[in-house]
Amino acid sequence: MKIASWNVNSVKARLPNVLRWLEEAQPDIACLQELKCVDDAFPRDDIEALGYNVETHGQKTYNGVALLSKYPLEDVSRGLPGLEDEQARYIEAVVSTQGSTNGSAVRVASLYLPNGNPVSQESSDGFHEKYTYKLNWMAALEAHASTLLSYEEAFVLAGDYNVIPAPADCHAPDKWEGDALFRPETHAAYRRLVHLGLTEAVSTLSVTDDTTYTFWDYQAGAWPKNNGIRIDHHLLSPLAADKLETFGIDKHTRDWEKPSDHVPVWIELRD
DNA sequence: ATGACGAATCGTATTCGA
Repeated sequence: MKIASWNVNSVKARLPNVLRWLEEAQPDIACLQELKCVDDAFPRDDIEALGYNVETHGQKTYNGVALLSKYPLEDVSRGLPGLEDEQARYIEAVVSTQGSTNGSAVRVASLYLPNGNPVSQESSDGFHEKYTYKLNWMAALEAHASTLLSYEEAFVLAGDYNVIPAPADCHAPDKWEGDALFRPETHAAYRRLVHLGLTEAVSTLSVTDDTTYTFWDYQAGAWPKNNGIRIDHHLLSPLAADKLETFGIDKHTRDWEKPSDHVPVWIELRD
């Protein structure tokens, strides 16, 4: 079971790349983020033609997340429970792989955690509302993950977390000091989430360093200089983590024509 | 020469991303 996550930065602008990648990578499940289009504008037919079931939670101009699956998507829910959210950043479903001997199920979420910048606002002691929104979103994700853990199921929370977990996960840590992706409150919230008992796939299977980045800014030659960051993650419940086999980062897509600034990351779970 | 950023939008400038 191959589960991939990719922030495509506009599914319409990226459609040729998305189709090309789906055909070559053949993920069983693909979690997409930053669709930047409403549900009706999602290129559903092109993707269904490749054998995928499609569920979207779209939004005009910003955000938008989707789940693509070669298996049926059941119990689909949109938005994070317990959070009043105007922004389309979360979709979850249960994927059942019936057939063969023991049909199993895995719950999968595609999430697009808020960026959170700017952190501070002028003429005030408190945080800017964008950073408060990020912290609130992370708290709601933690609460929901806690609920899901109580079900004792296999689940995978995949997406663009907009969190650089550690200094090794960025090219120049000093430059990220104070940034919403890297500041102590962000790290603390991310650790609270992981410490519920989740397993972050890539850092569990490998050392993370300058070969495991998942995002390179379009600006200032970030890609040729490998000035990247690792912000796209798979967090696994214990039952999913027991089946974790491998991961991959499809960096070659960053060299394609009209690339996204993120590349697909994927994990493989044993059947 | 240290590298014209890219996408969407009522748009020929602005906002946003990370």
